[in-house]
Amino acid sequence: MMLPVSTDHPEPASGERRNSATPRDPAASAGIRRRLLDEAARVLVEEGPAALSARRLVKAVGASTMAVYTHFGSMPGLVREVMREGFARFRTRVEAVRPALGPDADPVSELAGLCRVYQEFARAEPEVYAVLFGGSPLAGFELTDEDRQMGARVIRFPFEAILRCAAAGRFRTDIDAGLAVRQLFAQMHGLAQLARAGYILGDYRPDDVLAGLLRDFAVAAGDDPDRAARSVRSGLGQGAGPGA
Amino acid sequence: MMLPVSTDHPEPASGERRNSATPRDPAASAGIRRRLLDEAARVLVEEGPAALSARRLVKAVGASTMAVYTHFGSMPGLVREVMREGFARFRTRVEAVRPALGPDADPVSELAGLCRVYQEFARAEPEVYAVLFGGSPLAGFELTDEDRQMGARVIRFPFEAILRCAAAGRFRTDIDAGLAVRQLFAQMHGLAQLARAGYILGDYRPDDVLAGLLRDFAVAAGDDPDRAARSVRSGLGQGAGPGA
DNA sequence: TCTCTGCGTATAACGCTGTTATTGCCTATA
DNA sequence: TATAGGCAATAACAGCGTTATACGCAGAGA
Repeated sequence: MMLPVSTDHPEPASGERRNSATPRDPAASAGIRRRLLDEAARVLVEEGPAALSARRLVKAVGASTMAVYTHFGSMPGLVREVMREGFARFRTRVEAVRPALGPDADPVSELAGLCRVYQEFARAEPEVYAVLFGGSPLAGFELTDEDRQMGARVIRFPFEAILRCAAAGRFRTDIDAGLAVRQLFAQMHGLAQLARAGYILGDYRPDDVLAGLLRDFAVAAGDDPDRAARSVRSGLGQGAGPGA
Repeated sequence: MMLPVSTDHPEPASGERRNSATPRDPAASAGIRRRLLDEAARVLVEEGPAALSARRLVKAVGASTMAVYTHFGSMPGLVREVMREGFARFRTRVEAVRPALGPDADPVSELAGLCRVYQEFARAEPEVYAVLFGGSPLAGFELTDEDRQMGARVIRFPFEAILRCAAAGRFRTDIDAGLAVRQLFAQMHGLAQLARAGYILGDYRPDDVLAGLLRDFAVAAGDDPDRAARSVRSGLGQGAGPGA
């Protein structure tokens, strides 16, 4: 007795169970990793963080719980991979702003464009954004210092845009770009989080607040108020500006 | 058979178990609610959100899991109570700013003082703050619209401070105070969250960014740069200002 | 004083979670 | 062909929130 050898399956009649057509298809096997990641991203966007569980993912892709641990070590490890891919998408958006505008574009407008894609990403992938920048843990995963430094490195783009604004005579030439870019980062993050949490109430839309923040940022940095407003409107994209 | 009547306790020798000195002491019984809340707040601040569980709380206060459900309905219900008390502490801080300064105080300084207590609260109770304003769920609890409106109502204080700034000739008289206060809200929230998440890196401290944000806010609102800097320094408290 | 009604509680269980030790298959190597 | 090793399925463990059940005790009514 007690022979675990033939752990008789309760229902091996399930057809394509294991020893049927492709018992260990290499493509399907290697695809488990990919399928788990895709399913995790799908569940995250469609049903929220609370629905993300190992058992649910492995059931969806037809694997056992071990798949999570052989491929990712743990659930936080899987989430980490999802976050890495999400961050790659974020960086892609940010990096595409300046090439789309051309090297001679209005730098204040470029700054506004960077902030626009920032807000767009936060809106498009709120769960990923919340984990990456909001510090909200997900299935036990929390950011490491390395993650944070990677995330903080994208402020290089608005940093350089600020320098270009100063060089173009729009901003004060003695501006502390390092401080200013951190102020801008805080503003963008705060707006994104508040909008996501439903805290932008009353007769004001997040885009109104965004336009106001950017205009005031440029004005405080030394730009002419009217010119700043025009550049911001242009950078935020046609029709995205507030009524005024 | 099957008499669940005398479900013999495994170890009734535990002394003050039930039928000993105070079997149903009304004070202790009514105190279970309070003790659960205090223990929850303690665990939250000392060990973080991940350590907050019903079983752990009831064990700490010597009750059974049912205590959570008779007193709070559910774990989210208990967390809700913790959050309500946390928000009361936040409001107390905010409301104390103007009385401490007097009705004739520099309104820009008062605005800075409000932002200071905001940041202080976020730093003092990061977990509570993250749930209240960051939208980060805790043990299944999430903010309701009613909670958000209650939270958003405290922006009344900076709103009125902005109006006073305009009345005192420091800010433009045609300033859109509703928009401006939302911009300020976003800035304060973003800074608090970024600082908490460890995203204020490099040679800049959160207080530097705070001072910069407030000064720029006042300048964009129409205040004189030097005067704004002085008021902000004063409002942030002695010694809290940046080096420059 | 006795009885009854009802609230609050303890127990035990259900289904869920992440995680892991064990076992065995299958593939790729010597 | 024989062998070594990675990958996966099973089943289990501890913990989670939640709940049905039964019971003890307190206060109200007779």
